[in-house]
Amino acid sequence: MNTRARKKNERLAERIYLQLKQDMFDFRLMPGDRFSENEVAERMGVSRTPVREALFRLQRETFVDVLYRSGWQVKPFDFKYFEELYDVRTVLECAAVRKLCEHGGELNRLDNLVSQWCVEKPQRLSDGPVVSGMDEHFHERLVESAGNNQMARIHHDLTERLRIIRRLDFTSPSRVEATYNEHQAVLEAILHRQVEQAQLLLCAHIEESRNEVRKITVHMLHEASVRAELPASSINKSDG
Amino acid sequence: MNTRARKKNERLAERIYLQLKQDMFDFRLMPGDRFSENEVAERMGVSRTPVREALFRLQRETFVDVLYRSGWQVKPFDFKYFEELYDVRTVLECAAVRKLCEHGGELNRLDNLVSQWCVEKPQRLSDGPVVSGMDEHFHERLVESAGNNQMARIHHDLTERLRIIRRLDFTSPSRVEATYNEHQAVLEAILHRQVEQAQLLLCAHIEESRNEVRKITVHMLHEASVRAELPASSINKSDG
DNA sequence: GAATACCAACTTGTGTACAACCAGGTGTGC
DNA sequence: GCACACCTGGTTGTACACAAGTTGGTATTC
Repeated sequence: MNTRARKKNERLAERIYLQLKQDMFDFRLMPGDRFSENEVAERMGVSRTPVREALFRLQRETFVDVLYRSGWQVKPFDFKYFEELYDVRTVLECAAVRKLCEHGGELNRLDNLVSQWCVEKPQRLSDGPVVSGMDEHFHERLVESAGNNQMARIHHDLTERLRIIRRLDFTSPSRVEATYNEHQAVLEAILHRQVEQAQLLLCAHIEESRNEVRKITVHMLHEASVRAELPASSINKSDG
Repeated sequence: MNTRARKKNERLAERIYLQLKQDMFDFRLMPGDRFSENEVAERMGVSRTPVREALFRLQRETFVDVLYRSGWQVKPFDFKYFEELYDVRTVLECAAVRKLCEHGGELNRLDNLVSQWCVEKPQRLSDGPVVSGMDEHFHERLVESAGNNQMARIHHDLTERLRIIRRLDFTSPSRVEATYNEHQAVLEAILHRQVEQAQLLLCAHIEESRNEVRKITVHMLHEASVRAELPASSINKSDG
C-alpha cells in the first residue's frame, strides 16, 4: 500500500487510466457497473488523486459517467452511439483513401500493410485477438498514410471507442478470412489509384464488419443479462 | 479568498477550465506563455486541485502543455495543426451536407438558419464578434442537422480548437458580407437538394475563410512578436 | 573573464483530511 | 400494512501537506 513498489518516472494516473480501460475491454468492468473512487484506489493500491485524474479522462472519452456525489458508472451500452461512431469512421477513412489516391507518390507508405495483408492463405494468421489488433492497425495506418495528423488522431480516438465491440468480429474463421480478402482488395484498388473502387470496397468492408458486430453484440448482451442478471441500466436501447 | 463567495452546486474546476480557455481566446494568455498551477490557483482564489483538473482537460484538448515538474505552457501557434483541423472540418461538413441532401424531409431543421442568414442587406448584422459567433453556430447547426450526434460532437470540438484563429476572419466588413452571401448560397443549394453544388459552395466558403485567417494570423503574430518581444517558442512554423 | 559545480527555490505528482451533499435504510405515526 | 420523516453511512469536491525532481542563479576555481 506504500509507494515503495512503484517505478520511477511512472505516472500512476496514466497506469490506472490504462488499467481501467483494459478492465472494460476485458469485461471485468461491465456496462452499467457502479463503483466508487475509493474502491478503485484500494484495489490499485494508490490514493484517490491519480484515480480521479484517470476517471475524469475516461469520462471525457465517454467510457464512464460520474453521478454527483453518488459514485461512478461504466457507460451503459448504447447502440445508437456505436452506430454513429461507425458512420464517422467510414467518412474519415473514405476521405483518407481519397487523399491517398489523389496525392502523388506516397503510396510506398503502404508497403508494410501490403506485405502484411496481401499473402496467401497458408501464411495468414488466425488467432482472433491478434487479427483484431491487426485490423485496427490496418485502418489506422490507412488514415495516417493520408498525412493529416489531426484526422489520424480523431480516427484513433474512434478506434479506441469502438474496440470494445469491434473485436467481436473476429471470433469466427470465416470472418477472419473475409477480412484478409477485403483488406487485400482495398489495398490493390488504392495502389492502382482507383479512387471510387477503393472507397466502395472500404465502405462495404466496414459495413460488413459492422453488421457482424451488431448481431454478436445483441446475442452476447442477451446471454450476459440472462446469466448475470444484469440490471436494465446496462443496456441502452436506442432507435439507431 | 475563502470559499464563502462561491455559489452552491458550482464546480470550481469547470469554472476555471472555462476561464482559462477564455483567457486564451482573448489573448490574455498568449501562445508560448508559461505559468504554474500555484499562479493560477492564487489568481482564481482556489486551491491547486480544481486548477489541475482544469489544466489536464485543456491539455487533452491540446490548448496547453505540461512540462515535467517545470510548469505549464500555452500551446505555441502551430500552423500545420490548424491547417489539418480545417481539412478535417471540411470533410465532416461535406459529409453532413451529403447526408442532409440525401435523406428525405428533414430539411425543415434548417428553418432557423434560413431566417437568420437569408436576409437582405439592411437586416444583416455587422458586429465582428457577433457574426463570428453566428458563423460558428451556422456550421455547427449544419452538422447537427445531419442527425449524427458523434459527428456533431467531433465537429464541435474542432470548432473550439479553431476559434482562436477563426474569428480573425470577421474584422473587415467585406468579409462579413461575403459570409452572408456564401451561407445563403449554401443553404439554397441544400434546400434544392443539389448535393454536388452544396458541397462545392461549402468547400469554397471554408477555403476562403481559411485563406483570410491565414493572412491575418501571420500579420498579427508578426506584430505581436515585434511589440511584446515574444519568444521564438510562441510560434511553431511548420511546413503545412 | 569564463566555465563549472553546487545549492536553494520552485514545480508538479501524490497522499491525506475535511466539507458538502446524496441515498437508502430504519423507525415512527397512522 | 403503508407512507413519511429522519438519520447515518458513504460519495464526490476541495484544500492542504509532503515527496521527488528540475532549473536557474551564485559562488568558486581556473
